[in-house]
Amino acid sequence: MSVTSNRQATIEDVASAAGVSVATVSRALRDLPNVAPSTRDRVLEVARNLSYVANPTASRLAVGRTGTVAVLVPLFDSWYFAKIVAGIEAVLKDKDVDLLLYAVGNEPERQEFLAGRGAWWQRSDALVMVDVRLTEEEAARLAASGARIVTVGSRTTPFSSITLDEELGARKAVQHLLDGGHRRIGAITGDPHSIKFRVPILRLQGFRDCLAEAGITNDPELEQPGGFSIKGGQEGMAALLDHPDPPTAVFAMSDEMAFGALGELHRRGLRAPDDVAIVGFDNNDYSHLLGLTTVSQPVDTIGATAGRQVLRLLETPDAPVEHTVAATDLLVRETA
Amino acid sequence: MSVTSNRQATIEDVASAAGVSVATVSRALRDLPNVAPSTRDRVLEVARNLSYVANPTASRLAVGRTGTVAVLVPLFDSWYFAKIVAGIEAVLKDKDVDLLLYAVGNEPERQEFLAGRGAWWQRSDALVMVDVRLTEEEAARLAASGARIVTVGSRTTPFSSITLDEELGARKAVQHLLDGGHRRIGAITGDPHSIKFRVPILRLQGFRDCLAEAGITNDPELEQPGGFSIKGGQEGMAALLDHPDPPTAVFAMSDEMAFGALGELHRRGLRAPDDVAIVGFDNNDYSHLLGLTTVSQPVDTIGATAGRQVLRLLETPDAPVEHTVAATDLLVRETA
DNA sequence: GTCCGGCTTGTAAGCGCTTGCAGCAACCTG
DNA sequence: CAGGTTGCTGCAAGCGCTTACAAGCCGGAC
Repeated sequence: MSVTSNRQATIEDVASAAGVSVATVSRALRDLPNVAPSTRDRVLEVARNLSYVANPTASRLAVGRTGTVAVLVPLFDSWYFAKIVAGIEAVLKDKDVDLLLYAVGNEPERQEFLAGRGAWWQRSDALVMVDVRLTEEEAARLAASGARIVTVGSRTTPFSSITLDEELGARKAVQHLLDGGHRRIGAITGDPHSIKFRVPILRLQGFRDCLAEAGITNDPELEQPGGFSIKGGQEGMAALLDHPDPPTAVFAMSDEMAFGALGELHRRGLRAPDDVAIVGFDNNDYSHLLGLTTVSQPVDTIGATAGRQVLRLLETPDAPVEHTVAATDLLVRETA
Repeated sequence: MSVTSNRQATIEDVASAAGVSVATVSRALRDLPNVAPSTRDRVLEVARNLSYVANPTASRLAVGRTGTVAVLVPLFDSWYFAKIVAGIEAVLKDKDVDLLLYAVGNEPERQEFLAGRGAWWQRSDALVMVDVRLTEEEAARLAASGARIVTVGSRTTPFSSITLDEELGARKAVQHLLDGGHRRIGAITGDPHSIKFRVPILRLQGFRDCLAEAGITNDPELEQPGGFSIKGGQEGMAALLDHPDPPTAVFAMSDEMAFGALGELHRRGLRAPDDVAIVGFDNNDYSHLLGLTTVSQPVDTIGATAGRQVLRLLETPDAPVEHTVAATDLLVRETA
């Protein structure tokens, strides 16, 4: 009793203190069968006194699993990704699964990640990819390597996915504008060439198809990139307004871009919906405040679903692939 | 060559393929001295061919360190926390340190975390606590246990910290309003009783002191809680406007609350700054767009600094405690 | 009394890596 | 040429846990 060791107690400390073998301690603490109740109680008691917690690294090595889920996002200081990650985290926390966060902001980083730098598959039992685009070949290689993956935001063939019905969502926005009598409708898009997101393409698809079905011929000049940022939205709107024959309505493919567009309107002394009607996409925290008409997506649900999917994958590695498609909802407010 | 094993190569595979011992492989791959150049090259070559990556779990167990930093936030689907985490992540990524994310949204969760559920100290080499309040006793116990901790947002005695000069920031806001001739100034605060954040108290302090120094007696009715949310800000503003002698200017202690306040103003057909001047705090992504006069804080820098601090802690565990105080900046725009 | 089956417990072999120590050439000194 | 370096390499003992297997104990069936 003269020396009080400050180091973390090991299973051996518990074993000797309880007068049993480490095997028994291990079994008792994990509630395995074949431990006499009296023994179990004693072990638990001792463990508590020593404030013993099994070393995760050691047990991971022994069991060959990491109890960790990796989450890959392009970035996450943005509304959408933060929400998704939060949703996943909430689900994993309950199950005592760690959440390892990776951000791959640009193409080189994405490549590196996929090439194996960081060795995420050694650090986690499964991966959730949020809006990270994969080529067919990349997906195939990952699948072949036996990686357990859930994708969010894009449906990549061999993996379970949670996606949004982007196309229908976009159609809802455009249809609303058409219903309002608009015939000349612009779009503020993401960068369609970016490999980063798959989303903009689908929304653009919906936009184009809906217009086409309404018998409106596509004017490429009315599709302006906005980079999914406020600033980009502003620039996109400026470009549209500078068009010799400007649109009377604009579909911004994210709320942030819509806000930028609204700002540009404001700067020019114009107003929505009187001068130009605007519809956004997302329904983020600010949309309500700013009276933005927008297509809402259930981002909390999506994150939670992703979390549940990945847990399922941990429990049943060869569970059948499952695709969830979340629905959008048009919220008509003031700007259109 | 008949059986192609798909399992991850081990160090032993590399060793036998290269005709050396595992010890040599280990040394070669980690660039340790005492390996003949020719041997090293051969090992590296073989490792590459086998796409061998050392199993992190195993090496962690062997070296007794986890190569992981845990980050604790109250929540992170909010602008501030997302930015901070992103800043930390960016720094850690370069050093190949994993980032383990924990969110403790409420007091029970916070307690549990501190009590050791999750055993973060076994899973990480250091912890960054972002805006998580500690009692003296909790801090002391953590320090005594030898935990390596960096705190962001609040300065907790025995740990390195990165804080903002909250008080001065608040003063800047209030002073600006005073300079504008306002004498009756309201505040929309966080919940001062919340143990979650320490920040609101400091900002409130600055607010009160600045008023007092201007010879204005404090009217508790003019301090309304806003919960750091848009909605809360709206409610807070409503309460202020309903006051029989309403303020002519309001200091909202976060931009989000300021936006809520602005919304409420708008709803009542009032305008800032004509009817009520408003100053926010944060300078988040929307402030510019909405023309909000606000006190900006260098949130990117803060995150990055936290990341660097925690790396320093990993390298030099007994490095002297270091306190960084970031400066705020008043941005005068349209609302005040 | 013997034998068997069911519980409970312990023994010990891993899990895949790191690292102190010893061994062994080759290379210098003097 | 003996003795001492120096530089590389391998051996083997961990790191702290899990788990297959064996062993021991007991009561009940025969």
